[in-house]
Amino acid sequence: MKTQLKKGTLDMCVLAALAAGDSYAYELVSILSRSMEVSEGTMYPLMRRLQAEAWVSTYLVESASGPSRKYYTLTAEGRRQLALMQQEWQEFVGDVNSVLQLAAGRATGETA
Amino acid sequence: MKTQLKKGTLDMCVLAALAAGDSYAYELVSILSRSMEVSEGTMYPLMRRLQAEAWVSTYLVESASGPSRKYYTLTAEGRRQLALMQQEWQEFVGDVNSVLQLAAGRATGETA
DNA sequence: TCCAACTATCATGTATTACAAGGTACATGG
DNA sequence: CCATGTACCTTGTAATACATGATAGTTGGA
Repeated sequence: MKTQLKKGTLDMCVLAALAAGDSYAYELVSILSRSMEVSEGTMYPLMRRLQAEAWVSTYLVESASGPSRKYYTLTAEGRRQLALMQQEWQEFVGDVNSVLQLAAGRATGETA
Repeated sequence: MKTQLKKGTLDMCVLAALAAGDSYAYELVSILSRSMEVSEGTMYPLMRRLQAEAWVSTYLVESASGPSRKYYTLTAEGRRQLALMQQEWQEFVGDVNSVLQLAAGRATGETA
């Protein structure tokens, strides 16, 4: 299972999806599902965390096909956070990839 | 804190480091510390997991400067696992980056 | 009418795992 | 003889992804 890989990236992915337009939890699951596996049991607690951090705010919109939809929209702080997370993400990917090159390179033998 | 980002990648990083040469936990911490933050409290439980999965095997080597060192070496299965993890890692990075591109058009309209 | 299916919300419990904090043991130099 | 550095290990905690299932409104069919 690569569920562990997702830890810490789902927040960022959700924020990124919201940066492309307001959405609600149920729809976010299907949007993200186009690229990765996510479930509702993950999304709802996650959205509450994002709201608790004030990275998103909500408004209700009535739906003709079921209960009202709770739309989420990025706050200014959320946008800042997204930028920060993306930067950390790229640094992290760089770090990991540099470690992976140990396996390919085989000849490091430096300061030990 | 980006400790969550590491979930699921540390195993791979350790296997990659071992692919470059046998090592022991204490040394692995300092090797990986060159690229990322890791602590002993993380490493020792992790090594036991890797051994429980039979991805590494161990042998003792006496040291002139302290207790015997428990060296870890990759098993054939460990090498297979490393290759698999690297593949999953790259797919995962691709997935996440494709989600991040959802935001590309909007959030960073100006200061990119 | 009643029941199933679909949309949409949320809560509870479990597993994984990174890490801090603490403990053991051995060697060497002040 | 004690501090320091090497090297091992355990326990407890926090974060979080997810399975499962509850709640509720709408629509359409038997």
